[in-house]
Amino acid sequence: MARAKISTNTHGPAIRGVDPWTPSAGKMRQFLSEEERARLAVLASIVRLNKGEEIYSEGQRADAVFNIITGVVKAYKTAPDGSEHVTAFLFKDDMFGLSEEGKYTNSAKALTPLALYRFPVPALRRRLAKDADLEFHVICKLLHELRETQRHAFLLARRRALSKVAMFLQLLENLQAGRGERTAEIYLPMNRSDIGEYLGMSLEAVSRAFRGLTTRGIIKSRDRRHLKIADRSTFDEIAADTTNAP
Amino acid sequence: MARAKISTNTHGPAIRGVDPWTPSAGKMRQFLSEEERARLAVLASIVRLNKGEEIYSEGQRADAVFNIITGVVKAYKTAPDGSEHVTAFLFKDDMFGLSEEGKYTNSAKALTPLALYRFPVPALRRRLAKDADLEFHVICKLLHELRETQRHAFLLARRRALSKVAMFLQLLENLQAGRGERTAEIYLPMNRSDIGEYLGMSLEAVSRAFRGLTTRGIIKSRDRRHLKIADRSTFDEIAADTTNAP
DNA sequence: CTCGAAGTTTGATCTCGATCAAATTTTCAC
DNA sequence: GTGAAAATTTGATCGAGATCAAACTTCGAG
Repeated sequence: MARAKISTNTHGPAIRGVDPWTPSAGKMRQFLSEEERARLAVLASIVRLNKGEEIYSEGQRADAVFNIITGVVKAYKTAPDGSEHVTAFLFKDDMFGLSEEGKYTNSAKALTPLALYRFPVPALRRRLAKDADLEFHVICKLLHELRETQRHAFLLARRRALSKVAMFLQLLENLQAGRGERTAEIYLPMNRSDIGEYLGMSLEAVSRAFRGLTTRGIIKSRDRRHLKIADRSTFDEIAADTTNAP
Repeated sequence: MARAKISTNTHGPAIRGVDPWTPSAGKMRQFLSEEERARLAVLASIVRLNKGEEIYSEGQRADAVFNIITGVVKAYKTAPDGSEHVTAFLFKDDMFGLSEEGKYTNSAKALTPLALYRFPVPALRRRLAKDADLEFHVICKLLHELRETQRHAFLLARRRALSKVAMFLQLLENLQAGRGERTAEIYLPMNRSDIGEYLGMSLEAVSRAFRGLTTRGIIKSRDRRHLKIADRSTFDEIAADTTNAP
């Protein structure tokens, strides 16, 4: 039986574990109930994609919404001059592809082999219209996604390269911790170029930032995609830094 | 009679004129119907504030959502080191203050004298729960806000100061045009410092960017708060630029 | 396993914008 | 209207990071 956790996430990472928008609600419902999931799962088909494959691209007719079963997705926009801006990295249980006006507002591509639920929009809409409870949850997820996107903007406003990268690593760490992945290591499914496009800096600068953090003993990397925080306090300090001068 | 257009906008500018999330809907409904507005207006009280007054601040219990009748609002976060990051400028008909977990996730302050509708959250929630139609509209507005916040992130990723400022002016222009304000002039209700905090650059750099655009004959300013685009094509070119080198 | 392509690191140079500082203009309270 | 405070402009210095270039490493197809 398909189990589709709903998390409407077009661009911001991590929609899991959203708290409903209400102080008065008794127990927080972190996810949809099993029953709610079941009601949605019947609408979905399952899609598999290879690493590097495009899921949809900007401007295309948005006829489906997706939910990640396994794998990592990159959401991005391409500028007229060909440069890419990564708007979000999306992980297990994230939902993406919700759009206004029936057009996707960004492109999405598989960073790893991928398994997805695919929800045709019309069916999903009909279901939501009939189900106020479900719809309310969607609102909560959207609010959460909004916060994530704001965090991204906040991150971009950081000035120093080290601070940007440290903050990005914090973000990944929280994401992985939040999903109860037990390793103390942070896993980077994306390459330096993607990170640079997400952080608004060159890939060389990303590389140098990693080296900077390493030589100062703040992080230890096992290989290019696995690292851990060695000096938490200076790490947090750097991530929180907003200055530009030494 | 109070007329509250719904536009749920916690941080991103401009929620007016949102297209419902559906390709199949016949006529796009740009706003709530009069009847829908009336249903909401009965829940609201009206608040007036002076320029510079704080509407709410980060972490406070979020017991109300606001909708701007007249005036301009700045939404911002304050870092531990005291620096401010402006997350959005909000205008007439924008709604803000929606939050998860019952806490405001940013502060909001009046940039001009302000008149607001104030909706107590519990009443609004009850109303939304009973009104799937209304709730669906809220989703659409949230989607739109998401796009705006993404645009902000995109803007922050720009490298050159001129490009950031030009893009910001485009944004304001679209906003004002979208609301059918007839002047060919762009109005800047915020000061250089606010702009800098929104664009992730120093206020001096903002000032120099304005001068740069002026001396090159790309914009003409009547005074510090009113300007128009004199050379549209180079203006657009600069706004779209993503490079950093000459 | 081998080879070529893609991704990453490292180096050198140079520019833009942050910062510090100070002059000037605008705003607002009285 | 006047003066103090706030906002803006302008100037000068300096460093972080973009860009160009090239070496090195990893990955994957065959």
